[in-house]
Amino acid sequence: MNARPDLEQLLHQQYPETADLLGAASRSILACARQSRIPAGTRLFRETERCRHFMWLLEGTVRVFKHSAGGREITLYRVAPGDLCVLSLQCLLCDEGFPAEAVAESELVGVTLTRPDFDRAIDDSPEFRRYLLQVLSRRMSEVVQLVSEVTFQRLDLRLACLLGQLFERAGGEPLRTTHARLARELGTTREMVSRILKEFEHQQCIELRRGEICLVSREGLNWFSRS
Amino acid sequence: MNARPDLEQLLHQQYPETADLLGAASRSILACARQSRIPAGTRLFRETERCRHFMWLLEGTVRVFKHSAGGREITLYRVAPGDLCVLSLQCLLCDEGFPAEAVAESELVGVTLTRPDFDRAIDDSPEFRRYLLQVLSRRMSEVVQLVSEVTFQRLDLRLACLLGQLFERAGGEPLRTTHARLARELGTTREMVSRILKEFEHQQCIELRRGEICLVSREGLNWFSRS
DNA sequence: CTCGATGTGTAACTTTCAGCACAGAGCTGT
DNA sequence: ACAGCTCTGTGCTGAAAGTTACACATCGAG
Repeated sequence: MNARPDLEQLLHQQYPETADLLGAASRSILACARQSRIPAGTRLFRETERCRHFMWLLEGTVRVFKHSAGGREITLYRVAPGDLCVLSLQCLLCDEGFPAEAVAESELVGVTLTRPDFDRAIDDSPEFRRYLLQVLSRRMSEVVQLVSEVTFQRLDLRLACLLGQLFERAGGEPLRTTHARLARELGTTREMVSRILKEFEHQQCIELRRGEICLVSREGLNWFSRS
Repeated sequence: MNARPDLEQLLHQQYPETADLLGAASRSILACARQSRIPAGTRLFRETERCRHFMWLLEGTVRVFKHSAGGREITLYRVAPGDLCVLSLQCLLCDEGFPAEAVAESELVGVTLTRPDFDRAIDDSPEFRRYLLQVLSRRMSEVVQLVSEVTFQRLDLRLACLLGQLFERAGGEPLRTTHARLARELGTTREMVSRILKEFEHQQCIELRRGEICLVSREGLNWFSRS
């Protein structure tokens, strides 16, 4: 399958910043890449098979999380379009299984490089390796921040922050999600989320419907996030 | 100050694996490096000044941690001799202040590169950049693991694990540390640590003196770590 | 020896979070 | 309309963790 022209077009149209950053390098990277399409809901890191390849995401998002013995889950971060899979890196470089799970939240379109091609890309392109290091160390900051929040912040505060971000992304539109899903973001239980959301509703910050959360007062939410 | 011969000797004598990994590259890296010596107790990341340099540690350890509004602290990881400062990377690459604090636990001997020299090292040495990526992504695994532990594991369990590691490193010799220090590792309070240690003592796992913890039964500790 | 600094023990209490259990609401397919 | 599903609300219980407030022990310096 020769998908290169497609890919380069996609890259420049959708992620001009990334394309600029990589410059001419993107061409040589894409030259030996294979486009791959993965259906929504696929578990990417249960089978180690895919670790033989390096993947660069163009469409869709991947949720990376840990889960506990008790069946709870906490989301570590998301891989967004234009990002690369820090996971793959881990596996490629250290030959250890990645210590987490990853699921495609929507249909994925990505570009995969074989190990040799990946090595070549690093060696050939200063931009590419700079990009790699940057993404990796930025991700590190995020996860470090997460450690701090989980350790020191109360749950209601963390939930308020999460809602804040989600409403931000949704432009204030109602969120279509469930309490259970939010719980899996934060590493807690559905009951806790229900209770805290109810509390927020009483404070006139949000309004709850089945499968939906509506923003009523951004200030109210911020108040929780600050304190 | 021309400290290069010193440095290369030090590298080969003390960290032969690292020296091998880097191969000839180490020579060119060290060629433009400046040796620096930092007294124990120095706060490395409060002042942003040092972020202009990239540092590679040869002697001593650095504790990297977050602290909370309430005055508690949690250790994120340690930078050991032979390791590089993932922090410096962060600052160099993203031009953001590193979201944590770092303190020299003992006197440090390290090698610092200026930003241009660092860039050159990356561009010139395939081994060096491979090493960078590896260290960075390994650190990522560690921190991810930490998130999971903080979120899902009980405190007594985490403390048992910590003691296990420390005794491992000390070869079973008594640990010279305080409850407060242990608390700052785990992100909790001195009182909690005292209570749990006392519990362990009652279970005949350890014996407590002032400023000292003696191992009595490794199996006992492991039992806590497992359950 | 005395004093102050540091480290430890611990009791009482509160807050936060989790787990269980179950009721009921709303949606969907037949 | 009915059954079955997912989602939500909530009360109760208890465990885990943090807070407060002291008492006391140990050590080193003067």
